[in-house]
Amino acid sequence: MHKKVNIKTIAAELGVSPSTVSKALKDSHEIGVETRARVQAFAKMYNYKPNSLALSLRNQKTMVIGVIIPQITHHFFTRVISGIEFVANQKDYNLMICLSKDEYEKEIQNIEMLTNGSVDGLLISIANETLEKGEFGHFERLLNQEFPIVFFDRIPPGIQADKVIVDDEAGGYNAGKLLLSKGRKKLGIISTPEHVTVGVLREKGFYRAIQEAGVEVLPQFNVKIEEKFDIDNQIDQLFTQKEFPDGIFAVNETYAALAMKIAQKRGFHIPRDIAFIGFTDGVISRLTTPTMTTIAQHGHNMGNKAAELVIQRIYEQENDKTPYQTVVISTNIVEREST
Amino acid sequence: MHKKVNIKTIAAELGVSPSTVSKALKDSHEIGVETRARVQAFAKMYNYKPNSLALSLRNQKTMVIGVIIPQITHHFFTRVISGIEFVANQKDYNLMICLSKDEYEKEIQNIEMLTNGSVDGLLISIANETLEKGEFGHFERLLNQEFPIVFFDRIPPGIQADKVIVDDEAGGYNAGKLLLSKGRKKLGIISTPEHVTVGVLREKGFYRAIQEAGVEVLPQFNVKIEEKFDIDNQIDQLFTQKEFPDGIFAVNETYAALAMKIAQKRGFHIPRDIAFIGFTDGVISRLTTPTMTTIAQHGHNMGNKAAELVIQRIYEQENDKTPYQTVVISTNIVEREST
DNA sequence: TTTAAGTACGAAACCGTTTTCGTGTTAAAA
DNA sequence: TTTTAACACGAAAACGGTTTCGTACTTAAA
Repeated sequence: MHKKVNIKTIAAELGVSPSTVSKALKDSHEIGVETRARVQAFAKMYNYKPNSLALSLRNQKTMVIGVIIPQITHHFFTRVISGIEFVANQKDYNLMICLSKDEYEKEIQNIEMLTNGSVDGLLISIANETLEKGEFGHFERLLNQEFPIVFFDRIPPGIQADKVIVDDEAGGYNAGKLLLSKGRKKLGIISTPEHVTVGVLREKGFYRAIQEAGVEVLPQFNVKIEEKFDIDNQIDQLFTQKEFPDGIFAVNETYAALAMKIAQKRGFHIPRDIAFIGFTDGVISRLTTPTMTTIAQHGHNMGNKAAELVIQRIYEQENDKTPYQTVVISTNIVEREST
Repeated sequence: MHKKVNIKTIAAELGVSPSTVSKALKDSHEIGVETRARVQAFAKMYNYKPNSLALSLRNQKTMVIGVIIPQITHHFFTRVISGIEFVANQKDYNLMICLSKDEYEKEIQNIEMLTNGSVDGLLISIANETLEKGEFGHFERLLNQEFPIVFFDRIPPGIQADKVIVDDEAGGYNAGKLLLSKGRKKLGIISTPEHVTVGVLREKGFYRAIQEAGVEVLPQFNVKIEEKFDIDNQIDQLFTQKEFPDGIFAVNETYAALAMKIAQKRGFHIPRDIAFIGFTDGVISRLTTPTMTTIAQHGHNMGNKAAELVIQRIYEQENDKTPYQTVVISTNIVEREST
């Protein structure tokens, strides 16, 4: 690769010192107008751009925000990222995106890599494996150092920090209320294992709505999907017993879409026999048949907020720190044909 | 933020020189065993990690690969990224992902930012606006500098460079053949405007299959979607005329899913009245009703190949350069219910 | 006793910038 | 004619590491 021009080569070429070049490029009037013009013309001609590593090292800031997400193929996270990017971009920050693949070890590696000077702040959505283990020492170390860090969506329970979350409990509650308002009485839920905090919260809200209405969910109408086993089979159990639900809430879009297909295959009509409601703001819900009612999550907003928070932390002075904040992104119901 | 320990602070604390610390940390036997042990213990205790900016500046390599994609919310690109990440990770590279938002200006900004020392190589899928304009000077400058750069999916036409592409033409051809093999004679296509190279190629392959069979596509059965107008209306035109097609190929998954819904709303049965085939490897096709036959693109493979190519270029010596390569990722048909 | 070879460490340069602090020259003021 | 100020520029340190080259000291061989 051909070497790029740098300040030294320009200086040598023009017979001046590096300091002069540096100043001339910033149009400092410490330097004579003629020299300034020569340097600037030369720089433009050779398309000089300052080396950002050197700048970062010198200025002790990189203008980069690190983002660690579990999976990039999850549509929700890409929405969040585009929200982060939107705000970061406005404030001249760039993004360094890393994937933990839901693994504890990779998450630690990513954090170590990013916090060795590469980024000014960090945005994290925690890996499932970390959540399962319940080990958050790697986060606590950073928080003690007062490294700017904001958690979003999947947050560490019981740890003081800046957080941006979806109001999952309220979303689940509203989903339950909606089904009830449609006259559904035999409700079912497709959920996730314990350690997935967002799933648990959505389920909790759903049960709150139901208990308020004095209705009960039969144990066999509560399916907790284990992704390592066949998902279709697990869902199918909802429709193969003597009784079947007439309204189903799934804690994410994919489970809801799958459940709709399986129900239809079993001969049920949607929404006449069974109503369905999903959770997320993905691309799937408006393309299913019938189209799916969902609790919209507004991932883009979440990204905006998270980026704003972390940038605020980065600019904060050592002396006046504001206390940790938790921003809640509210959901709303998008009603379509499935209810 | 509390300052992190660095080599200097360790040196001062232990009463040795920075060089000694540096060597001790690498277990150089230039340093006495006792000193080595003291330094290493101290470093471990204070969780010392070398500053990566300093390392990059010194070593003239960052171990980072830049990736520029038009949109992160496109599922295909996330598959490619996860493929890139897989290979990069194995070879100790990290990713810096930037979004051009399909804008020419942002693409240029991203490139300038990334090539000022931040990354060792670049992976690019070109913005639509750039493709429309046909201005590739910013790429050519980099190529002339022999900066390691690999284009994927959306490539600059007529420019010598390393490229990884999907065999779009063959995919379109196979889609056409499949519809014909199902006895369909009145074929339609939902495509994209001229400048979207991948759409054009898929269309070209489709027409080749059709011409080989001696069939013709009526002009009104060729819809080129303009995203700035209402997409549903544009698609609907296929089903509101005297004649209607009995087999439709859409150059992406979303258009195909939309078209299926619209056709069903118009009372057509799929696949009896009309067969549908889409293009991509997204999450939608197995969740539509009926499930959708598609040409699978294998974005993950594309990411693998692109990463391998660029890393190969990075390691390449100044003297023995290999000629530019174009890797073609072949597609395959995934047949589902819509045909 | 002198010389040679290890051993254990430090000084300094370098990567590409910025910035502070001189310093030599010229022109204006005293 | 001397002092002062303005002007135009350069030297050097700093950011946080690595690495080459010395060098002082010890020990073994001549």
